[in-house]
Amino acid sequence: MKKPKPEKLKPILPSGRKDSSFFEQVHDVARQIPKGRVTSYGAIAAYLGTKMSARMVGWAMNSSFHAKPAVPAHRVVNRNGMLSGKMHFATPTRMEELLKKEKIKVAEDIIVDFEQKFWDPAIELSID
DNA sequence: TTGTTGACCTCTT
DNA sequence: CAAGAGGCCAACA
Repeated sequence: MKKPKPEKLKPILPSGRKDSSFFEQVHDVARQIPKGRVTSYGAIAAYLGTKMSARMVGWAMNSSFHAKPAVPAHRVVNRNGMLSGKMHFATPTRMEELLKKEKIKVAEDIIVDFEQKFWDPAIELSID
């Protein structure tokens, strides 16, 4: 039997922005990440309904630096909790420093207790 | 304008 | 269990 396909999650964004591009939503979700919390590209992608487009989430982050208000890209890491995009920050240690300021422990460029600090938009934002 | 790359994730062999 | 390929959308050359 084929594996059950996950239903497409509908983006529960506030103001119904018609021209909400993929990355626009990513920016919004990323900005909604509470302090001291972290999320993964896949979580955001899944929240938007397309978990396969996780790559775009990271790409959107690239634009996040230019986006305003600034998007806390440092709170977004890969599925392994590793600071994959730290190298893209102003400095490769900037992301880690920012996370440490958020009381988030980071070791070996990996977030400690990632699951504990994990913030799932598909759930948190679904609570309304 | 077309082709390739990119801060990833999931499935298949 | 491990490794490889596929797939999404957008920007850059």
